[in-house]
Amino acid sequence: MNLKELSSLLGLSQTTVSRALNGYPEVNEETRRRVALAAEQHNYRPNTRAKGLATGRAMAIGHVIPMSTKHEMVNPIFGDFIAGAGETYSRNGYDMVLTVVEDVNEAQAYRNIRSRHTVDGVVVHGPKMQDSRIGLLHEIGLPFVVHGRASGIAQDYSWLDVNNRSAFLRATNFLLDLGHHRIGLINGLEGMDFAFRRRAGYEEALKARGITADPAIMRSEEMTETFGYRSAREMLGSDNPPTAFLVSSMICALGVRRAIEERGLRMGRDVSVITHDDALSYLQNGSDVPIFTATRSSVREAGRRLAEILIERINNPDGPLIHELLEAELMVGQSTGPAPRETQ
Amino acid sequence: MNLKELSSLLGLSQTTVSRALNGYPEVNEETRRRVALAAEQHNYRPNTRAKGLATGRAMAIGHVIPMSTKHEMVNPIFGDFIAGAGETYSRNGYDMVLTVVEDVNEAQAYRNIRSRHTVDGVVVHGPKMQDSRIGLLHEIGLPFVVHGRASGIAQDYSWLDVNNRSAFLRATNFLLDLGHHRIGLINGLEGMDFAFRRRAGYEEALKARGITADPAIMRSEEMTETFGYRSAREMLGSDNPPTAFLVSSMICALGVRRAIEERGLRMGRDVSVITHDDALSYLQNGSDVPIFTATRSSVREAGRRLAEILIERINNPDGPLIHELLEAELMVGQSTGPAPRETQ
DNA sequence: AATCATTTTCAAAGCGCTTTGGATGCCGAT
DNA sequence: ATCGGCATCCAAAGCGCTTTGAAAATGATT
Repeated sequence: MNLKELSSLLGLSQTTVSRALNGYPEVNEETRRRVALAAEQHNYRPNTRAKGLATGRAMAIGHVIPMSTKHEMVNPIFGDFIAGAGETYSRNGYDMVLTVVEDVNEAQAYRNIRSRHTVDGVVVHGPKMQDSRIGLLHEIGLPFVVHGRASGIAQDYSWLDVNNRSAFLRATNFLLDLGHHRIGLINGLEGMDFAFRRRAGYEEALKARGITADPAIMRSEEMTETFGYRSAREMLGSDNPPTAFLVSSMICALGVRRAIEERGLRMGRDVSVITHDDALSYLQNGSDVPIFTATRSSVREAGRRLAEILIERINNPDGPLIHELLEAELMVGQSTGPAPRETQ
Repeated sequence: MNLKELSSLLGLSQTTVSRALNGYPEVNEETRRRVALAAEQHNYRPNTRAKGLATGRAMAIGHVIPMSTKHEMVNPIFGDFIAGAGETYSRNGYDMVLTVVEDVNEAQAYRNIRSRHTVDGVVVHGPKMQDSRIGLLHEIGLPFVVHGRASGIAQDYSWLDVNNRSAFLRATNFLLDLGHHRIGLINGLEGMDFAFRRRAGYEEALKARGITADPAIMRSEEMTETFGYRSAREMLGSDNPPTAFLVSSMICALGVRRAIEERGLRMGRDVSVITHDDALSYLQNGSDVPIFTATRSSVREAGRRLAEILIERINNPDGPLIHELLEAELMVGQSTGPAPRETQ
């Protein structure tokens, strides 16, 4: 059923039917009702492509997912982010189109998207420091919002980010207050902006208490269970092991816990752990009392909100840029406690 | 840059340019080169919507993600599946469009997709027993392939599935051979077809050795870490605790391990665990020797292959239906060992 | 009854592409 | 000189929608 058929069925012109359906004022309310009813009955929906062609709007938003051939990691937060953003899209009549692309071709992918007119805007995921995508998107004139920020970019742009620095600063202080002096940092890949900021917060807190960060107990890698396990295991086995860990993701933290327990230690008593928790739906931090003390910020909620911002930008491209900094909650769980006495 | 501009720039008709670019034979090779070069230089890409409108093909494939308002779980395998499917799509010039929808509106979402002509086909995720989507998609005539199968559907349809029954049958036998008689099952939600088949495999293996499955040590829920933890904890605390667990996902298994260790037991020595492992990129089962003995099947690879099947179906809708049953590997890791002596 | 303003409807153009059904020119064959 | 065949190109229609500019119908005003 297309517009032509529907309108001839109603004995009306396409113009009128189209207007009736799109809520234009210059159509009799009685007619509008008739049209709406018929559309409903025949399950009429305008052809997306035709509509897009006529209006110049795709009513779709793009997400480019770079996929490295080397380290084949799919971002575990991706599912939840998408779920959140998807809710907003649905509510506003937008589709979400994903493009999986080898990371070397990422720039070309954005250019394609732009010239093929498939989407009205894009979300930039996982910004790195000096991220080149921001300049590119500006250049080709594709509306976008960044999930996170990119340090070292002069240009201004819209973003939504968690205050990673402040979260890790507070977490570090929390551990320091508990008497921990030697705190291991198990962080995401350096080069990722969020990892950089978290480290900055960590170092800042240490420095404020006159402690210099020790590279021997700082690691930076892709955040897998294995990485958490290995890092913690190594550090705990060293001469001067940390009494606490600050970890960048729940998955890593699971590995850290494994290493702790493997050594016959008890998390929360012998070794404290604070992790960042993205509040992933399939990886809840316990049910009532959190397992891990955590800096918590829902990535799903971020997706929801970021999608709103992007839609706002699309509707009003010349409007002001939007910046939103979410504070993570510091939730106390069972994985932290006072530092053990010096003699252990 | 659109076709009109490009062709007038070249002093050719739109027809010729279009044909040159799409590899039609009736165009001089010399001209074709000129056209290709100009297109390249001006970064010309045909407008997706216009092309789609003209050809009647969207060059896009849909994934409908139902989102329950009650249990807000995002499927953790989703990211990896999408990554795999996305690779295939990219290679074949397809876009991927996701629709997040409240589960009560799922049927309507498929109808929308169909009548709006946004995609050429869809992937059906997480089939339940008696899944109603299959009948619906048949009815509205939208090409589709199911990731998994739906027991109790008479109609035939294309699918790609892991042999869940056989995987869990083998895993159960493996445990039985190690002397375990009391094996707990920590399964996904009943109603999900895969969970049903896994239980069937488990029960079949037990039955073959004259053991009747004991509902007291069988659980079925959404597969979270917490669910694994709770289930294992309860069972281990009972009068007649299992000596081994068969678990439906790695994430659950992490919870099971936590419960085991919390009791001061050692996984692999005191209690054995086999889990299904979807080979998620962010949740690798150890690096060299697997942590968990596991029935393993890459969901990413499944995505890749399933996308191929769907594209094949779209290109040849009247071709034969395709069924592919992948066997999971049974990988021996550190989480299994002989059953402890009766007296413990 | 004639005029004007307002409401309601419509025909047709246009969005950017593909594709049908010719044109045009060139060649060798008649 | 004429014709058929072939290679190469083109004008125009059509995909299903929105939107412009104009016409028809209605109601209000004199």
